[in-house]
Amino acid sequence: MIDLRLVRENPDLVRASQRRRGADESLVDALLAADVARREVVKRADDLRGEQKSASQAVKKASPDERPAVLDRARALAAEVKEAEEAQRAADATLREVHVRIPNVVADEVPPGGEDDAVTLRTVGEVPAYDFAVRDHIEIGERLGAIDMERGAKVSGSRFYFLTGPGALLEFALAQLAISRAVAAGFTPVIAPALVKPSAMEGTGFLGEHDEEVYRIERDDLYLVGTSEVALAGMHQNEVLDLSGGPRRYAGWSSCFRREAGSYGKDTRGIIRVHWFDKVEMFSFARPEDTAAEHLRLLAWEEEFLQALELPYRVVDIAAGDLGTSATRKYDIEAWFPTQGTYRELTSTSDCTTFQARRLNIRYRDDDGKARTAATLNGTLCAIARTIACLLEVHQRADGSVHVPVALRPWLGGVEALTPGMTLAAPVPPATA
RNA sequence: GGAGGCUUCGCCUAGUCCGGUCUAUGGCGCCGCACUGCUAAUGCGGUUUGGGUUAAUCCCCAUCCCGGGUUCAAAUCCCGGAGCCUCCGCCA
Repeated sequence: MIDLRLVRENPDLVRASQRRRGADESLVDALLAADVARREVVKRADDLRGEQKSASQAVKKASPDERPAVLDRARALAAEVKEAEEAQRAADATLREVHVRIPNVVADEVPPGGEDDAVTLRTVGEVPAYDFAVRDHIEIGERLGAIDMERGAKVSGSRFYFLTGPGALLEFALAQLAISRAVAAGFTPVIAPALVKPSAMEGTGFLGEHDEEVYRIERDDLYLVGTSEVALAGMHQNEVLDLSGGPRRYAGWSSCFRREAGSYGKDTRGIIRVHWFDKVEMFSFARPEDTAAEHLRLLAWEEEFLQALELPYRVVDIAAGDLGTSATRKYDIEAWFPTQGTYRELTSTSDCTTFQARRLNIRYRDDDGKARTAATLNGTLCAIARTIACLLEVHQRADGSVHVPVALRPWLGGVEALTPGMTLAAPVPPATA
């Protein structure tokens, strides 16, 4: 939810933001009208309640003679209050309905345009040249005994997979590398629930436009999260945080579930787009004035992680029309996929300012000791399945083996490469001095 | 799945049986002031959150886990729900 005060004081700013997103500008006026209407009925209801309150005090003090008349008046007022409260409820609901439909206000620096208008900020790493016919990650994964799509489909349907042998170890290696780097950077590691209540899902904005993307457990009124962002944001719902020492950072590991309802025919091969994968997600609670800097920090950690994996990538600044509902700004990192001859999204980081925290009622104490709405940011550290796909493709060799980045070796028994037919020794972490 | 207990303004707590000066008690913590060479101690005052109104203060309304209901009037009575705890059953 955006700040109502901002809409009252500077509606043009919000209108402009709507325009840049290609969203409905008239919502702003609908919101203003609903706000005025609500304040009117609130005032009427408050006043009536006040009158009724004194009338009901008078009942007690009234002499036996006066009593019937006083009681009549109190009864009449009670009826009016009831009616006014109903009007208030209706006005509140109308306001909220419009309010939640307006996405976060777009940051000034965001590039104009839509999906195809992202601006590449930088390209890092050499796109490798191969002197042999490159194989895609499925072919490589099958030869290594790392990925089994067929049996995934047999057990769970399309867009499901098994990670086996080196594939399974690779999953743990990536998770370990991601978490240990995050912990070293000061993040609190978290294993987050993958099933959440509707309030957490709503609060993070996933039930609006993403409703179709979300798995719902009807019977128990729970949702499967599409990202641990949902649980991490919900973790501090209705709390006042101490942010005096700087942002509070979590690195959450969880499984993620996505229906992929609108993506028939897209990425049907392999584990690039699947219904379930595991992910390590960074999440920050920050003071509103610190979010732009924090956003760049999250981006930097994402870049360092990909560099550790020796993957070539580019950083793109997402255009206004392609921003998520909660984001004021978003950077994606796209890594090189040789078989596709292009860069594909591997991570994404969004600055949500106070948009999520307002709905989730997450606050902090400012220097005056006043509780104010906090800001939230999120960023992918490692979306494991897709990262495995990228690693296998980029680091493949002519003989079907795959180079293992140095940073991952400690968790893969120290091997330099994954080779078809090899048996990996149990990974042993290096002794720490 | 079954039985019972609990939930009050940061924390602890009085109040709930028997509805109305509850405009919620006291302690701790915190903030301010006074006293003091400094600290401590002590004294006095302040200290839920949200909404409305205002230039600002004042003031008004709501808020005793949540949602309904009864009543002129609900922390208090009734119904439904959530969370926590204990015991039983089942279980990785």
